[in-house]
Amino acid sequence: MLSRDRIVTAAIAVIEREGADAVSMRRIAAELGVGVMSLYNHVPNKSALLDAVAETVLSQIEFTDDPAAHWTQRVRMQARAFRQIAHHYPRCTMVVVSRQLRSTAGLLPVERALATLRDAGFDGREAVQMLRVFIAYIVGSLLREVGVTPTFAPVRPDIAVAEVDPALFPMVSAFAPDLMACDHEEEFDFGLELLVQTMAVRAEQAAGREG
Amino acid sequence: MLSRDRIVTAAIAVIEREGADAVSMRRIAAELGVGVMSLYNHVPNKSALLDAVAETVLSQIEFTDDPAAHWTQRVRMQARAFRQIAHHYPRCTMVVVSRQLRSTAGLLPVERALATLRDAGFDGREAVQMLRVFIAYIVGSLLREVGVTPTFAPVRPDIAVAEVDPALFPMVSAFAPDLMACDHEEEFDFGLELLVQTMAVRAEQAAGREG
DNA sequence: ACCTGAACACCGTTCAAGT
DNA sequence: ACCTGAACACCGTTCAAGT
Repeated sequence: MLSRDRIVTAAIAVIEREGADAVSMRRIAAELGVGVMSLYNHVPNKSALLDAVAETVLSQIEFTDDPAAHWTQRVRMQARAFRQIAHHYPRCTMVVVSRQLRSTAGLLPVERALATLRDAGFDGREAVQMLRVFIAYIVGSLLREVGVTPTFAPVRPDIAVAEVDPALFPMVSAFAPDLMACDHEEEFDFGLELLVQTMAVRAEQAAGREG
Repeated sequence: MLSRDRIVTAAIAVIEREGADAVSMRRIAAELGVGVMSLYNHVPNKSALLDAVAETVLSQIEFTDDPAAHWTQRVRMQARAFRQIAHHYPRCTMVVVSRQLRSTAGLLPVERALATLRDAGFDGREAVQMLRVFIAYIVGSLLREVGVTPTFAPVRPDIAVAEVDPALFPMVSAFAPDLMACDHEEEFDFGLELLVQTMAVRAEQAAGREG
């Protein structure tokens, strides 16, 4: 028996196996052994199906940050929880970050983050600004991690020797080893720490202003 | 007379007018008044054409930072120069950031940024890490600005009243006005300043270590 | 060297017909 | 209520035929 859930699950499976560009209504129908048009009894169109994919992946994020912990630690935990998407569903990541969800699954992470930033002592405007900085950083980092965006490694992994002209690009050539290697967790945590620490400085200033 | 340049220009025009999803070889050919297959005399395939689109847009970035200026100011200027893409070619932005270019146009911004970060006193490893943080932030910010990624405004602009349940999402509801309004330049500069300032602290530490 | 139409294997979605 | 095949208007790309 066909159902919305089975369709969404099949869509995620196809995306993870063959990529978000390869996914199609016909491909998903084949995966389920049904005719294409059967899908339309449970999902209005492809766009809504991709929304459902994003929603399902988002709702599986496990936020484990302790409400009693210091807010800086909670921000770190929330950011890392979000990054789990890139681990569990790398090829769905672009779909997740590019769908404009106004559902519970979409707004819950925002709600949590805003609450944490309010705890830090920011007013509404500041909290929203900080949230946007974090989201931008996280989205940018995840897209690099899943290969949507380049790492700027000057050579392709399938090519043995460096191709970049050292005369034209002295820096890129000199730092080729550092550009080639990209430990995604390490790079993510580095920037996260940078952001959390400046944010802590700002929070103190905000608290000082308020008295 | 058809040419690679004319094809790329037409592709950019179509993308800006109708969106990156709507662009097709057939659509571009129609735009130029030629048969689809004529394009293939100048461009090997659609993927290569999109690479050329990214390259053309990237090469139009005007880096105007003064080499004599303080490195923090140069970082700011370079980041803002990159953001101009979102202004001039909003609907090409996703194409630009998602193409893995190893050409001059693709590597020049990286080369400039690394040189600036070296001037700041970072070693190769640190410079690459800082570069990645900046790129992630910029990419994330640009995708928000051009509408690929959500702003998390709790209501749609075409709907007059807030739809979010204040009981479920007290923060999102309370800060709805701040979430609705998003001055992209202001938000971008806010996070940029945050990053530049922590980076300056790190640079001092790096300089201190070195002697 | 450059342009082209026909053809192939794909898309998403509508509609009318089945159960 | 749910499934479905035919049909329509699209894709990117190959190939053989033109100039």
